Amino acid sequence: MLSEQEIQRREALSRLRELGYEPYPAAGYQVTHTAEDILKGFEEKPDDYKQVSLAGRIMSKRIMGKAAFSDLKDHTGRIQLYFNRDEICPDEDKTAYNEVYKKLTDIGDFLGITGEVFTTRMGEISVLVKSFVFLSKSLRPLPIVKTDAEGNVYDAFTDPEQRYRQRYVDLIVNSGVKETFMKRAQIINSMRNIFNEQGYLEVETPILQPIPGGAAARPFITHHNALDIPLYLRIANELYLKRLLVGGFDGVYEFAKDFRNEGMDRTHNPEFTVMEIYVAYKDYKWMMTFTEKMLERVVKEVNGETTKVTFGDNTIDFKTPFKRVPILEAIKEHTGFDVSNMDENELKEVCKKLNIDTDDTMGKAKLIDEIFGEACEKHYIQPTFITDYPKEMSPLCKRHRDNPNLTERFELMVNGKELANAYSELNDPIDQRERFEEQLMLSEKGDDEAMFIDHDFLRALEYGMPPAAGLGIGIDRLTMFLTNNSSIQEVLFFPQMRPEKKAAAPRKEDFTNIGVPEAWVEHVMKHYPSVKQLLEAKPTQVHQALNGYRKKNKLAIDALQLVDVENWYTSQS
RNA sequence: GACUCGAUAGCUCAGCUGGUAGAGCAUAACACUUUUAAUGUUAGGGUCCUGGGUUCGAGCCCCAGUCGAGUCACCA
Repeated sequence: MLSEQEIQRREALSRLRELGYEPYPAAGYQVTHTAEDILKGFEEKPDDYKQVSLAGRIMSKRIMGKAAFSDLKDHTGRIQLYFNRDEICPDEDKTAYNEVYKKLTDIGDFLGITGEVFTTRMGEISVLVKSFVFLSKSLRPLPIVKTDAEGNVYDAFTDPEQRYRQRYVDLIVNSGVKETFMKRAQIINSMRNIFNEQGYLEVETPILQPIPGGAAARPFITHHNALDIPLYLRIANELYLKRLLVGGFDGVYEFAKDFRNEGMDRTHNPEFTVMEIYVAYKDYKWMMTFTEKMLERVVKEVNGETTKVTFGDNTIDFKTPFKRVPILEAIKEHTGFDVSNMDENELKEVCKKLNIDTDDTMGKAKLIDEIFGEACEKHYIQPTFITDYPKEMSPLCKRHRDNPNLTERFELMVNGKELANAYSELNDPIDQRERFEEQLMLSEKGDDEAMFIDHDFLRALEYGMPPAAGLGIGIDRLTMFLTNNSSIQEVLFFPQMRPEKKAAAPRKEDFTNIGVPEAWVEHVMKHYPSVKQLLEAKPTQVHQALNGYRKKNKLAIDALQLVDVENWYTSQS
């Protein structure tokens, strides 16, 4: 069912065609200026704006007899349009103003206008419209969000469900949404520039993988018909990028969509973007310096020459150098326990004392990770590198040069959350094979996130991979920090949502389409709410039921013939 | 997965102990030649998320479900 306003807009549409205005013209429209051009340049050089042409969406109408104002929104912003009857219609025929603009133009329509820039008595730079054409008629009313002089917003379109499901509407009516996504693009551009300046190569690796490797996570599974094999959507691209180091590249990086079949909440979306970079002949210490310098520069470029970022109640300063804290020291500091030489049972004892739930599938690594996650993580608000994780937690990472039980790994914590993860990459093929086998044991123990063994990756390592440092940064999370958004859905254009339920409301047309007479439709619908249900009953039954109903209620409409009813059925097939 | 809250006009929201649904904006009509949340007068617009139940009577109470939000759990 169309709403009243939708019907009105469709009527306006056909009236426009009657009057010779094409609401969806095929030809392009020559745009000479944008709202931003005019607002920025007019005061300085008013003579350059005698003749302007711009295009955009009508966002408001304020009509006062022979004069009217509208706001036009283009991709750069909003500008006021002044429509004057006698400017648009110099001749006797006032249709273009009285009917086309005043009655047939709706909020949301795309117009192309030409005119002259001037300043109104109220002091607002505006365009005096000389002529206008329709570029696209809008058939659905937009939510109307108004802002007054003090910046107070009225009737904001705020329902998160609608905003995410209909992001296009969100982008039209809510200022600030666009800026978030422009910043997101800037973040990525800025990082890409930094990598390219170093001569690192941007590459693409498979999203469909026969073995989902490089991380501990549950994958999505799909099926390739021609090969008749299962394929997995990648959970990380690490193992492919390292193969490229084997192949002889010195530095490779990829902005990659990864997919993890896990829970969704305001910091997790099933698909998300990660930047991974691998640089040969470097170690994790080098990578720490590289990472902090990179982030400092990205923050400055995105937020304008400051290293400080406001996030919720916190101010986070990305000024280098960041603090560096080994994980075991972090645990000691925040819990008082020295877990460095503990075995599994001792660790479980510690967990118990700290009120951390454990289960049998947890190995040493997972237990330490739990302790850190529960007791320590939240304390690291300012960017801090947590370093030297236990070996079992990091199956792709080199052993620590000073302590064989640790690895050369760091995570960057910001605002109590992991933002980046990096290693001195393990390139000893025999060690790597053993680590995979340990993962396999975990898997057999019931840890459904333990890694699979990738034999081709091992084969690649056996040819020799240069020592290298690798880094992964969650782009969505970084964007959240730099745009002060606490939910990942705000930094993804189209966050994953449960499918919308189709409105099951029956439509009159469904019934008239199969031949039910207009006068009968409402009564038929009372008996059979949907065409499907109607057709599931026998024609004779339907015929009798309906005519019985007619008689009982003394309806002043013609009785149905059995033939008519039978025709409804045949019209379907 | 658990708990809490929510779903009413195109949008934002109200709705008295249960008695045939209201406002603002938007829409339509009229007035108005520089407004800016334009204004004034008038009008139209609703499967009150779905399905059951209680009741003479349900937007409201009860049960079940759907979708969403928040908190927690899970999630390097």
